[in-house]
Amino acid sequence: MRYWLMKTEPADFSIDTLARRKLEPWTGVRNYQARNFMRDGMRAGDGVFIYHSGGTDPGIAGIARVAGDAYPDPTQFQKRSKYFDPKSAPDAPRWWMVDVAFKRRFERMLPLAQLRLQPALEGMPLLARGSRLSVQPVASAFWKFILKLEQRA
DNA sequence: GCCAACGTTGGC
DNA sequence: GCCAACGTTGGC
Repeated sequence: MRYWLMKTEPADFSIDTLARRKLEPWTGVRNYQARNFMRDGMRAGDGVFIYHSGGTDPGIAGIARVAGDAYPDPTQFQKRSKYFDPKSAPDAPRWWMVDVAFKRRFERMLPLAQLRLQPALEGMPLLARGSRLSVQPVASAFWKFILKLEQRA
C-alpha cells in the first residue's frame, strides 16, 4: 500500500465535490512525471491526500483512495476537450489516469503554512521549493505524521 | 497581480 | 543535443 498526494484547484474541483460524487475520473493530468506515478505506481486501495492549491489558503483537505488501475485518459482524444492532445494516438495513448474515491474530509484543512512548520516533514516533495508536481508520492512516515497532525488540529 | 520555478517546444 | 522562448503552476 502506497500513499500519494493529488492537487486540485478547489474553485474547479474540491474535496466537497469529491464527497458528493463519491468517485472521480482524474482526467487532465498532462505532466509526464505525474502520469508515470498514476500509471506505474498507483494500485487500487492506495491512500491519497487531496490537496487544495491556488486558493487563498492552500492545504490538505481530505483523504481519498485509488479506486483502480490506470487507464488511458479519454479526454486526450476528445477534440472539444481542453485536454485534447492531437499528438496522442488511440493505439498508443500518451496520457493515463486513475479513478479516485472519496474517503473523508478533514474537519479542518491542514494549511500548507502549518505543514511547512513541521521539521518532521522535511523532504516532502510538496514542500520543496518551486514544486509544481500535481501527483506525487507521500512516504508512509509523512503520511502517518500528517494524520497525527490532523488529529491534533 | 506578481513572479519564481519549472516543463515543453522547436529552431538550429 | 543544446538552449532560448514560451506557457503554466501556484505561493504570496
